[in-house]
Amino acid sequence: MHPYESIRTEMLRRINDQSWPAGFTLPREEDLAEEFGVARGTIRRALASLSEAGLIERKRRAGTRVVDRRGHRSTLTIPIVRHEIEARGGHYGYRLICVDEAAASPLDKTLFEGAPLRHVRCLHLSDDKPFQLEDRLINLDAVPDAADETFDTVSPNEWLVQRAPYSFIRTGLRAELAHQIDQDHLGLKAGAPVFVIERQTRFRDAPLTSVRLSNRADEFEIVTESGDLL
Amino acid sequence: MHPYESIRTEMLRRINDQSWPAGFTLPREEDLAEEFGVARGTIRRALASLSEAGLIERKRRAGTRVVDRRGHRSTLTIPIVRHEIEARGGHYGYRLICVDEAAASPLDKTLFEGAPLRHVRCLHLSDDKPFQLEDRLINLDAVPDAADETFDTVSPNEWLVQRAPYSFIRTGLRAELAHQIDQDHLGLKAGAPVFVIERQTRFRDAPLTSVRLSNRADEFEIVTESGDLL
DNA sequence: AGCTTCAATATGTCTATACATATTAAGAGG
DNA sequence: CCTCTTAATATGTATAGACATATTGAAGCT
Repeated sequence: MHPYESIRTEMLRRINDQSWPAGFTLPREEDLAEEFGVARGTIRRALASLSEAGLIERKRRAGTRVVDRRGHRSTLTIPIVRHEIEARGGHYGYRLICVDEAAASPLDKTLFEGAPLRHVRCLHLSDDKPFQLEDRLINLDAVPDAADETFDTVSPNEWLVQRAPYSFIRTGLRAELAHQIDQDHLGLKAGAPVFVIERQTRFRDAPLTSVRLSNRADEFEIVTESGDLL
Repeated sequence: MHPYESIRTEMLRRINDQSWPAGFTLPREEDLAEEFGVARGTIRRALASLSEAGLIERKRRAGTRVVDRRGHRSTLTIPIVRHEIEARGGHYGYRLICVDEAAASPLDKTLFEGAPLRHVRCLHLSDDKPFQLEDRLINLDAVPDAADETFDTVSPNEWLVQRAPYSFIRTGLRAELAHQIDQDHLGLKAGAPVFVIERQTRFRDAPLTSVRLSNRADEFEIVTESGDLL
């Protein structure tokens, strides 16, 4: 165990047993360095780790404070569907439903600031059974290549991840009752639940794409495990 | 802009335009340091940042490789319900439904390795309307204090976050049709969807608690925004 | 009071050097 | 051909000193 790790463990102990309660401002790095008998860099390494984990907040001049914990944090990865399906040992299938020049809703118009859009709807299958329905708008100003792509063999999901770097994502997760379109393409009865992922990505303030991914609730779950410090 | 930031930006550029394609092994830190005309520490700072973001993977002796991106990563925080409700400007209410000595299902028995359990079921309300149903098992071996707590004013959610540090969490997110119990307490009709969060926490390999949080789908959404680097 | 100015301060960054350690690849021995 | 040992190597950690910079809180001015 490295010095910075045992120091971090000791700090964790102090936070957990309230020696350093929520809101408490800890000593300066130099003082901590003296207390633990190490260089400032080592203290910083320990603090950086706690800061990463969201347990403390650091601000210049103001110092380092213990965060008032408001919940559980975890890093979740929303995979490309194909990898998701193949990871489960399923056979991946893709079917394009339609591509058109997007009759954008007023909401989408605002989001994309009136830019020309491409609308793609397609289906991802696992062992030839419908798994996820993808309904996507792409900003042609930001991704002009998308105008020439047919998307009849490659899903826009994969096509975009390969091609268009993003700098900002907003993801929303919801439970919904299957829309008519979900029922049609996912093979669901009226009243079946779907797990919906909605995502918008931007690149330097230019909206790139907006997508609604609906999944059969009976076959879909997002799982995230986080083995924290300690 | 600090040196390590512009170096990181340049590295990002190389990754995005495939100068450093997925799977590519980048030069050693020392060589990069020479190329960019900085100390190794500065290069490490830039690489650490990219590693955090999940864009590269580093292994001793093996070197640093560009990750084959398999999806979008984001950090999501599942808040304590009360804070969630109050943040939306709602009035938080709490109602205990029952506490008992847990007739654990076989599944739970396995999970908790036969430890003595406490079962708590309660309801979180927003403006006096049911918002989230909490159904929880607590390991009394790991959290003995829970045996004496009545939970009639404090929710186990909050009680535990204050008291019991954890070292490992597993979270699952699903869409489901409301169970009978969800219907009863959340005031839903048969066939309504619910958003279910399931979570298990451990502390040093001792299972602490397992909880099922079911939310009215029409009022619940998990949102995460991540303004990446660049 | 309200506003601006300014210095004090704690964190942030950078450098340079040394040593530690996981992991791989090559070589020795069976 | 296979296993074990061993050395090479790239990343990881620690140190010490210097400078940068956001913020705060106090002093001075209108």
